[in-house]
Amino acid sequence: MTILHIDADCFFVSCELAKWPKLRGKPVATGMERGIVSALSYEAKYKGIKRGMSIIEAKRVCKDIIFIPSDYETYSLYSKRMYNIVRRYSSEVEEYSIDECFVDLTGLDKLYNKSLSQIAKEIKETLDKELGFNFSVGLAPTKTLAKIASKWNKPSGLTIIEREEINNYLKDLEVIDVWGIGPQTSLKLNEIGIKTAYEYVNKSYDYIKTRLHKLQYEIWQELQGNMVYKLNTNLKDNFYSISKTKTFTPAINNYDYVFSQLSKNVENACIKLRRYNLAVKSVFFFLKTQSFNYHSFEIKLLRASNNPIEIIKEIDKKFRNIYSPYRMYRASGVVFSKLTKNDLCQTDIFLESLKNDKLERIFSGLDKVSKKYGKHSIFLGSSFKAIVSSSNIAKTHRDAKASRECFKGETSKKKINIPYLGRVS
DNA sequence: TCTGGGGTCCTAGGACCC
DNA sequence: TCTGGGGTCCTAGGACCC
Repeated sequence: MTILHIDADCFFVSCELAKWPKLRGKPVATGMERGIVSALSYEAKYKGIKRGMSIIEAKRVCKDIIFIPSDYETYSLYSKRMYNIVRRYSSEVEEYSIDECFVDLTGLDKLYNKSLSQIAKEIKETLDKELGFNFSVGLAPTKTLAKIASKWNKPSGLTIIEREEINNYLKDLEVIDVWGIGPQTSLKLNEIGIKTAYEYVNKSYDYIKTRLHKLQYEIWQELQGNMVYKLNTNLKDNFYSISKTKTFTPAINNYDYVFSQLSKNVENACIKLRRYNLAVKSVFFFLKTQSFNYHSFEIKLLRASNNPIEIIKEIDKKFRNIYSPYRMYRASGVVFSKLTKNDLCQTDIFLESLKNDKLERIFSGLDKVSKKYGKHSIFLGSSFKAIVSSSNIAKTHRDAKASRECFKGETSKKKINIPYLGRVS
């Protein structure tokens, strides 16, 4: 048992409660901007609120529920604090998500002259104390078992699965509760008579090998305490894909509006590309209808790009292929894939590359403005309708103010939103 | 799970090659 | 034009995660 899994309890809401202590002890949910419950406090959970519920539904179940909009800037700052604390103990940390990580504790018992369970306890207590909310942690021989351990006794649990005790934890655990087994695989396993993780882990090697796929074989090994999944301690600096989606409520069929939403998605995705110094070759865009059907188109760019003007121009040519004025749309989105490092992009003809150079300088300037004055201080004319309609400017201004108060001196970004409208294209 | 947003990885099948 | 056998690369779609 050397892998520690750390998981914040209802992370988004915990951050909000740490920010607004007066809300402690009350039923609170985040996700107001989307109209659905995204994260919820235990008080809300006990009153019957569930993730994914609409605001209306949630209010019916619990009329004093407090809804707050998500504030990702604050959450990521708390996340950074969390990782700083964990790294005081070990450098072998995998940043699995904004609020979850794996830590390899191998050898730390000798270094600190304490048992591993003692160290796990100490890390948990430091996190709880310094961040002002609770974490659940699990210590086990593999990542998959450590996930089971941290989930075992939520909230604020500390569970240690010793090698000899593995079976006790798997005995009554349904396969769907195992990390990596979802609804489809669970169904398939149930059909062949495997309901619990215990039944799964006790199947023979031959049985698993002949009937199941690679992933399921790996999980089978992990559940037995044989490590297959190593920690990935590299910091994320690359992507296979970048996507931006936006749902609009209510559904709408206005051509300009829908197109400008898409344009805004492209702008956002390009900002992210430039931040990681990437460029895209394959642009997939889609519209989702009111009845949850997708209409999409894929564009292969001749040259990798991270310039929204170029990309939107291409989308504009094909937009009519998927748009119909007789359909109501609830969402638009883009998915960028086939990403390459920007400096490796081939520059073709001389004039063309000169023009690109100029555009590149413009966008790097825009990125600096956004960094200083907030996202979408300046945006493309084609995104106009989407930006003004989202009333984003007022909202981000308010959020920025709140998080500045909360993180005095800690934020590197000075975020003053100037609702300046510039037409770049 | 009556439906939000952002990702990764695996598999099967087709195209193409010798 | 059909037939073997074997390899690689690419793509679409499925499944899963937070």
